[in-house]
Amino acid sequence: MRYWLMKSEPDECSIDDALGAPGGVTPWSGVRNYQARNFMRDAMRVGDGVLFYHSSCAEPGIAGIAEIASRPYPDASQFERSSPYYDPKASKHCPRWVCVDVRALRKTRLLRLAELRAQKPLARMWLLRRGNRLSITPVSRSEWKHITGKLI
DNA sequence: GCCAACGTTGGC
DNA sequence: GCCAACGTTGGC
Repeated sequence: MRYWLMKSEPDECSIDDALGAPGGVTPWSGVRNYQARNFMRDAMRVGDGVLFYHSSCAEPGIAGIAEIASRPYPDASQFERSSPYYDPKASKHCPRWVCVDVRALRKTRLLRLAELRAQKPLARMWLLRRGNRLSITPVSRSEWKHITGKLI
């Protein structure tokens, strides 16, 4: 069992949107970064825990809890010419990008970025590292326990 | 809207 | 393989 933090722009898909989807399941499509892709492709397992993070918005922070709900599979948007996520170098024979299904479990109080930064036990959290831009980052077991046990 | 930081592209 | 130019992310 591993743990992840996954960023979503609430204008695109908020925790409320994710909870309102059928079964609470949202395909996590549109990831176009190799490191983030590799986490989905190589390291995620069904049932892994997810911190659902709101980014690029007025109040960035952790907004809910989710879980990985599928194995990785090709991200359909890479083949769609009309999609902003279209990739002309991808082919169905040789897909470049994958996604996983994420099942939203519950909304939490908003755990703001500034509050996360103020936590000593989270000092080494990948999300908080200088210059981090990855939309999917690993969360350690102790970070997960601290966040879900004490902060939410 | 600004801008620091990082990733990607492509000429050489 | 280097690296300058460019594009993107995302907090502020």
